[in-house]
Amino acid sequence: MARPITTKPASRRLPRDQRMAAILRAARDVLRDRGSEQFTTAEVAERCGTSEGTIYKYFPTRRDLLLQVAESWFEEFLAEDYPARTDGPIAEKLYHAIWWSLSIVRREPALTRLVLMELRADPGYRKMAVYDQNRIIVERVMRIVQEGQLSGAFRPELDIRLIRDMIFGAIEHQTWAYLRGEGNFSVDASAAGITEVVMRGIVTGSPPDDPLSSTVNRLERIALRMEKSLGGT
Amino acid sequence: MARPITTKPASRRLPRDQRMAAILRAARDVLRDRGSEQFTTAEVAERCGTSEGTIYKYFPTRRDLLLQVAESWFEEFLAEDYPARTDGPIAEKLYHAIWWSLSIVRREPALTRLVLMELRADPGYRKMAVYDQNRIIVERVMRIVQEGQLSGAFRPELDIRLIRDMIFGAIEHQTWAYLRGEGNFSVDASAAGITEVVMRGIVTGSPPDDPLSSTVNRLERIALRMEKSLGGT
Amino acid sequence: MARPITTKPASRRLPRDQRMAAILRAARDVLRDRGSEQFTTAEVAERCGTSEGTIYKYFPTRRDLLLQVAESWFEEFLAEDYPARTDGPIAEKLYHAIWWSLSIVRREPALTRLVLMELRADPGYRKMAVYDQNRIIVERVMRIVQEGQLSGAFRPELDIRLIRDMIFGAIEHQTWAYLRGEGNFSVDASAAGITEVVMRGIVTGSPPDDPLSSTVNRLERIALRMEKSLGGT
Amino acid sequence: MARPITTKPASRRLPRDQRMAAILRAARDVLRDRGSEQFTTAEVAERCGTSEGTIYKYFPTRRDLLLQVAESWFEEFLAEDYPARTDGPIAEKLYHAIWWSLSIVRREPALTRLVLMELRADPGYRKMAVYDQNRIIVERVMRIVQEGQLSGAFRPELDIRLIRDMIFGAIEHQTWAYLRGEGNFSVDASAAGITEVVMRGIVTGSPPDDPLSSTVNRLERIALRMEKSLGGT
DNA sequence: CATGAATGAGAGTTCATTCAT
DNA sequence: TATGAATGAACTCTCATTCAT
Repeated sequence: MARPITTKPASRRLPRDQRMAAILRAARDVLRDRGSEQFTTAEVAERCGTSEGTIYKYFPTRRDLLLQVAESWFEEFLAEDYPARTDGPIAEKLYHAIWWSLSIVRREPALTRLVLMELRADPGYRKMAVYDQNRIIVERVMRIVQEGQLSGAFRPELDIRLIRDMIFGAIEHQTWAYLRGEGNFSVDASAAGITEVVMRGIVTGSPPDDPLSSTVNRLERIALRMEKSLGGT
Repeated sequence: MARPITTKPASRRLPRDQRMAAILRAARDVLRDRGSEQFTTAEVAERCGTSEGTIYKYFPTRRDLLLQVAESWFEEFLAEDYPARTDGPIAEKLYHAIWWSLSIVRREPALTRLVLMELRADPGYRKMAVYDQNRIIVERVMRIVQEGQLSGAFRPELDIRLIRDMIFGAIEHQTWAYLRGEGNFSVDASAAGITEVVMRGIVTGSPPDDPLSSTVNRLERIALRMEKSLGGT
Repeated sequence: MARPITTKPASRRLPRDQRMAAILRAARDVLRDRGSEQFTTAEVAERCGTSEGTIYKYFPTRRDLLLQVAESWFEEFLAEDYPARTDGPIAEKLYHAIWWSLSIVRREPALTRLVLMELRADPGYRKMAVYDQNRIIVERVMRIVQEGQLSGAFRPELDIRLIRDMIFGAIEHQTWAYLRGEGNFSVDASAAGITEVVMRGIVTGSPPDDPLSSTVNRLERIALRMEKSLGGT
Repeated sequence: MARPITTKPASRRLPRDQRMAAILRAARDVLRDRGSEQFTTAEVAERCGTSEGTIYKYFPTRRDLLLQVAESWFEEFLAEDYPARTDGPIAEKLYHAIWWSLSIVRREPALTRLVLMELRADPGYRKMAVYDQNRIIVERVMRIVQEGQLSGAFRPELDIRLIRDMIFGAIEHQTWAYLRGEGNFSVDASAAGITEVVMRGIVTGSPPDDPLSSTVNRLERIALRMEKSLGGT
């Protein structure tokens, strides 16, 4: 008995924060492996070497635990510094923002599935923290669209929510097979495709550049500056 | 005495087809009212005046029943004669096809929810009959896109699956709130918006019909904006 | 293998009524032995050789089961033909009705405890079937009091509810020790005592039936007491 | 920085007595608000700013805590100086003693409920301190009855325990609705009613005074004295 | 003395599925 | 063919009590 073997090394009697973190970690794993329907408190308890009772000390409800898993997961993504393109042509900025959204789906399909397929269907979705977190991601794309509308690069008469739905609808559809575990997708290619179509549409003759309308462009930029200096919202 | 009172008149000893139909009908109602998570065989049995045992005679599993409900439901939609626009400008044909897809969502949110949020996430989704049925609906839209590409109206270099994802992604996103029971949407407006963006994109200067009038259009929009910014919100 | 031994003789696959009856019987036993707080569905299931699931087929809730036990138990008492005295002196009729109430307590202390100590404290007590059943018992006594008031034998100015509370309060108090399992009581003696006090009160000189014979009566009682005190306990 | 913020000011390291008192106070509040069934050690701990562990340092068991709450509560009532009527007509003294008992119920329904409906049913009731305390209250009424019997004002042949049960049974019955939270009652009216009925009974013609039977009364008192000197129980 | 993290047994309840009748 | 009584495993959640710190 030179040295007792510590079977459960860091387990018993953890401080509050660490225990919560351990539970959340285990719960995340269970969610990833089983999906929310098969997610049981019993398995979470087993995986993190605690009892179910302990879980209920920290999370009042199975549902609460599930939501907090999603939240904390999201949090991590939002904490990453998002390397937004701040200069360069707007096309590239848009591409980059879409690319980033796609990359989240790629990196965390289980989280994406949970949010998109289970939480979003919930009548209380809009009151969840996850809803707000998701909005942040969406905003990163939409800010660029808005900027484009202001600068005259994008058609200002289009409802911005429609544009949002086209972009994120496309992102989801492009990734369903992957989320289902049946296929793969290229973040680069998808981002490029979506950017292209949402910008130029599918009609023939959409000018990729349109350098000839420079005069108008100039006029437009002047107008934009005027608007800004006049103090629009 | 003289004549026994028949408590359950039309139920006992139905031929196989009728019995199955009755069960499916009841199951559909339950699904509509409760959603797939709260869908219980007990309630189905009760609603169609049979026993749970009988249900299991025809459907080996709760899950099978659920799938067949979706199938038979879809079937009905596909049996409707779909009033496809076969002539007229392609823009109108596309609009019409998108409009029809949106109208299905509108008419049967419960079915839509089931398929989009629960079955689609299933690893076996592509083997389900529902998958094929859904494809038919999608095809109706895509046929027009294909036609457009062949005729030269639409850019032939674009991947048709990308276009599909943009259209149906947008359809879903535009209807989420409605599916969640939180809001409404206009079939007409959504169809128009989606058609417009998918065709012309969001970039300024996309030539509507007559590409030469674009300069004038843009000037007009600029004027509009200036007026707005001068006139305060 | 001449004859297979039937281990569980009358248990499996009982018709609805019999099964319910069996559960109620077992539940009654559990209640009698354990009291309502320790009453568990598990023990009921075990005692009647079924599963808990089966119990929940017939009784939606533990609480419902408990209430139905009380109800069915009471029912049995009310179904007994109650041998009401319809003639004779009112004193005797009253005595007899009180006697009958006491005899119920005596015969079913567990039921009495349940109703008096647990259900009666419940905010919903007045909506329970048990409340109505209990009223029937009370009514049997009160009808006689009312009759006495009408005939002029009892003081008409007294609130009948007050009289009710004195009689049934006394019944309960006289039986608490017995209900707690600590003692016994004489149905006859209690009934006689309660009747006497409620009729004549405790003030000296209350005229029995024939006011002239009171002196003799009292002397008689005095003699009785003297005899007792002289002749040991 | 300069001065640490004391989150829980007066809690840590209390002397034994103060700590116990604090726990009892909190426990009483919990009992009042929740009733004994919903009474949890966790809530008690939270309300007095300690931990459950500390509670178990002082009270070996949840049950013990509950009993001590009842005891200490009762103690307070008994410590109040009870303004007994020592002179005046016996009717008034009796009325006053009953009135006081009713006033306790009125002031502390939660305590009353606990004692009457939960502790009294317990097989160990007679060994509880609460039992003795309750007896003190009862004694205050019964002393007057006894006095009345000795003085010849009350019929001496009646079992005093029967009288006790009639009085306190009536008190409880008159207050059940109030204890259940469903109604109210008038202390004055109840006391008057109970006093009246217990004294004169319900039979017509009970003489409020009856001074004429004095000879018999004298005989009775003689007998009573004889009994006592002979050594009855 | 005080804590509060941890427990674990057990509660009520649900429901897809089976199978004797 | 049809029944519906029966199951039992699994679920979420509760809480008095313990004990290392």
